[in-house]
Amino acid sequence: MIDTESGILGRLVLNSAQREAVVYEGGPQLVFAGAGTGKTRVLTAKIAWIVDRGASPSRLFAATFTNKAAREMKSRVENYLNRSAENMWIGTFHSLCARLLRKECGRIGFKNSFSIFDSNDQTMLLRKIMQRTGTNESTVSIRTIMSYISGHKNRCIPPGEVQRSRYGIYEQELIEIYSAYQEELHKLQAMDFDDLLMNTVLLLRENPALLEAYQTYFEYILVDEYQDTNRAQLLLMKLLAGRHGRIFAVGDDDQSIYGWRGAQVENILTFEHDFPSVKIFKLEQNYRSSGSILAFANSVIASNSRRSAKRLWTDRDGGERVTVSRYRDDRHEASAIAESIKKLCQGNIRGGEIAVLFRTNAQSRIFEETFIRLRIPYIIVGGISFYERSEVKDALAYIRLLVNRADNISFERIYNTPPRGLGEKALEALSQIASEKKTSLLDALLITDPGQFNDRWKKGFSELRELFELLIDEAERGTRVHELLEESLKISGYMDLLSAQKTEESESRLENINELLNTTRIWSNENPGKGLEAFLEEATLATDVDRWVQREDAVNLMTLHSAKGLEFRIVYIAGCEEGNLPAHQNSGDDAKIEEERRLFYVGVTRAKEKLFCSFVDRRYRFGELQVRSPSRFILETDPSVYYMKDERGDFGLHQEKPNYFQLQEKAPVRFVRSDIPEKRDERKAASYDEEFSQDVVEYRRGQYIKHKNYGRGKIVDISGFGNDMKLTVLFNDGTRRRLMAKFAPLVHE
DNA sequence: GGCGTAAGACTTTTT
DNA sequence: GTCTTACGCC
Repeated sequence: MIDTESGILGRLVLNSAQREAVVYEGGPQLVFAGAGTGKTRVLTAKIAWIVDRGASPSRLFAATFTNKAAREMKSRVENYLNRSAENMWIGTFHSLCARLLRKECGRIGFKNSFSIFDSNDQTMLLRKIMQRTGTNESTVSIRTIMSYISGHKNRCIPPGEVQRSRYGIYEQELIEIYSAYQEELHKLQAMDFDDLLMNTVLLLRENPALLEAYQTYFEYILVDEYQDTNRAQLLLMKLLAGRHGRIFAVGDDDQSIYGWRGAQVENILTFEHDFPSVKIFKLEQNYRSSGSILAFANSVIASNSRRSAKRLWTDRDGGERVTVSRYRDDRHEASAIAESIKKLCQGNIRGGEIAVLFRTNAQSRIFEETFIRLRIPYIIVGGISFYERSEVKDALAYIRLLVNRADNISFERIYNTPPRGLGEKALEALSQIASEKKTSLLDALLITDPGQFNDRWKKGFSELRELFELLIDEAERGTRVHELLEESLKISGYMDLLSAQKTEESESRLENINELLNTTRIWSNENPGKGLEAFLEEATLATDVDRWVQREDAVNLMTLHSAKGLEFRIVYIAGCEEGNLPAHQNSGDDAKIEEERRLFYVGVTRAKEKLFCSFVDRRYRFGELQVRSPSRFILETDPSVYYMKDERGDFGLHQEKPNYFQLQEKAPVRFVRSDIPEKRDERKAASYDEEFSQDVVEYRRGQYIKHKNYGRGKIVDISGFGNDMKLTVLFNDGTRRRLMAKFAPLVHE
């Protein structure tokens, strides 16, 4: 006992529940770790514990959700163990699989220099295939096909194993495209994101000896965010842990928000089915949020039916009650939040401790504009990922081709970028040669004398060829990534092209290119031993959250999805309206509604000290004003755990938008929510009117009223709402009284 | 073949 | 309001 205490445990600060989970050694373990209960701490402590008990750090397989989480875990483990975690298998599922595949993919017919295709490359390839097979995009959209393919890969079903249904020419067509797509990927020596998982499983499944080697090699399997794993990931875990059963999974079913991309909450709820004799642990003590925020969070998630029983608690009581604000429109919402942030920043709060969260990326724009106007520093995390920007992809396509010459998609990206007078016809001519010689486009270019081409293209093709001859030569001599990139951009004339244009757009592109050069320069210095492939892999598998550098003074703007795993002192959740949160696409289906609710819950539980939610009456969408009603997630939440504030102000007085205000006055706001089942709709809509319409229509701060007994007065404060609404009124005789709005005999002045 | 303009789709969320 | 694609002119 004393031994262990003086050992690694003595240095790990853990509560008793956490400690139990860390020291258990009896087989499969599942830890339900609610938001803010020290999940990362337990995971890291477990690793430290395992290593302390004699395991080799490089023989653990620890899968996390984001590279950021992986990095954090690595550095914490390094701290505990006081040794480098460099060769440890800690990373995202995708990067761990890529690493394994780079070693072993020869067995499934890939070179270890294979490219990783992002969704953009995927789209381009699919479009090409559909052109070839003559599939009309109006019958089957690329989106549909992509989700069909992804859906199968997430469940580890290659084209050959798809159950062919007896009916459906339509599905027959999808299977054929899927099949052609896989063939083409193989030809291009490329894998998409989903392939990284599926191919790893197929590889291990088809090579029992290899599987056994890895089962023996990895002494422990650890998984973070288990609730977000899909079938392919589950299969991988079962394969790897199949022999010894040493799996340690951590997750929280209440935070499962990736069902739409194949994650199955069932994986965590039926864990014992996959790993019998599992021991379950629960972490329920929250160290992050105030009591008020937790009360709100618990009330929100209580509406979900499919969840494991648990309840977060904290020994920190009180804190400021959660505020739910109502605004006129999205512009009003943005500027009110901006003002509120300004005020907070005058106190002891820094912008970097604040986050504004929203459901869709499109919502970020208005905040961006407002913050610029009010001179509030901000950072947007997410949106179009840096590595998905077209100029960045263009630049990287040159490097990708150096690593994998078979990557025709990259070739097609840049053969005429910048313009060299080579168009579709020129590409056709080159393709012709490539298929005759059975080579890739780049190789066809390199073995063909430009003189063979039509005069019109001679110059362009020889320029391109010289460029690649030079770059290939450089690459073989071991020139570093940033130098190669810089050279490609200079010699190709891409830089000149951008510098010559003086538009806002070209300048921002140039900025991105320079940022890319900068990033690669730093990367080269930090990773002296690594090659081009390694850089490209990191670049494609990086998320924007990974690139996110929190700044002390900059307010963080991001989607609710991106916010998972993060925490902030102050959190604003904007756009809590039906159709937005929950998203209208998901409002018909109970299971999807529950996922949306969990998404809201994830947002709520990011807050440490203060949480502000808001909804608006009207929002611009597609440049059109749309009427909105508050989210059911707000309405169904226990009214005693938050304040409702109507911030719409002087409506009916200074009419900047007459129609709108007239409408409000004549027909007191009714919230009809057509997208909720009939019964509930009636009940909720009625209670909403009852509870808030007075608040909404009759009283506002600064308003003058007349009391039957006390005479004229001014409302200086309003608290509570509905039947509980209290008014603080300063009467003309100087007295200040708090009145229950419901009973006070008041008349408007 | 390149470039500009107009019409159309589009917004859920991401490794 | 923004991005992508299609078409027509140079």
